[in-house]
Amino acid sequence: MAAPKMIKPTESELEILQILWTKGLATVREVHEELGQTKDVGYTTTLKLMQIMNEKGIVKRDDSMRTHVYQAAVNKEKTQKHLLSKIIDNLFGGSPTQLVIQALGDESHKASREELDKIQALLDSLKK
Amino acid sequence: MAAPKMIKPTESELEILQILWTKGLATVREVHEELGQTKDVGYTTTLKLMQIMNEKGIVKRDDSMRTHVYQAAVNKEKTQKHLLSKIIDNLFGGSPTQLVIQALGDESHKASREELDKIQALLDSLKK
DNA sequence: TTTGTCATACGAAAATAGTCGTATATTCGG
DNA sequence: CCGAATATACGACTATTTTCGTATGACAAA
Repeated sequence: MAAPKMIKPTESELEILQILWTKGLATVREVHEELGQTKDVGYTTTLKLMQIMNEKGIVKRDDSMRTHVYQAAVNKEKTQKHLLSKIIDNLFGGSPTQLVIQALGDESHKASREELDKIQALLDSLKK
Repeated sequence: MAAPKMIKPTESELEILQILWTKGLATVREVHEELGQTKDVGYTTTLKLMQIMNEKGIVKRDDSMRTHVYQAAVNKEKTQKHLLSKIIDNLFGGSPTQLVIQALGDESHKASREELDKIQALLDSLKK
């Protein structure tokens, strides 16, 4: 079947994954500095987290050099889909529609016109 | 401002909230039996959870009778919105559109025609 | 009234997450 | 070569969440 590993990153891990998904490759220091823009933890905390993620297989690293270089080992879309699926069950009683409606109505994350068009396009194709 | 209390139910608490949101009023036993359909924990575990939720103010209870009757003390839509907002930031880099796209594309939670129409209506009103 | 069933209370273990201090190694400027 | 800066390793402490065992009280049937 599909998923031999069920990936379930914690919140902190997700923050780090975000950064790695964007950057592709990054050192602990780079990740830590990026994180520093929104939260405030010690360097070794970030390091430890990334080490654990490495053990879990969530990230890979190249440790052939003194400064290790990390990258995500899990697919972004797959991870999003998987977690979203859980949330749909957990928070919206299995109805993705309810989720979509809430998401679109979110005042603090307004969608732009272009984004709305993108959704419209997807909607059209689903309605076909 | 808006939120004097920041509500952040845990996963287990969310499962219980789901049930209470649906049933309105329920005893521990009722909740526990409903839960039993998908997971398998002891009765006192459910009881304890609900007691803690009561302390946190997530649920209210009527303990005037021997068998206490519980109900949700947090609003369903508000809670959904709040958690969803976190997820949009945490998992989708702040883009609700990405979330919506993933949600609509979810193979294991297909939206019906009617639901699609509902979304369409919302989309139209946003585009106005 | 005795006994079995069912309720809540409560304490505390077990599992998970997040945090950091300290030790040690490498590198580089001078 | 020496010391400051910077890296990783690792153990351990804290906090939170989940789990349950045990105690105890109420109630109803026999």
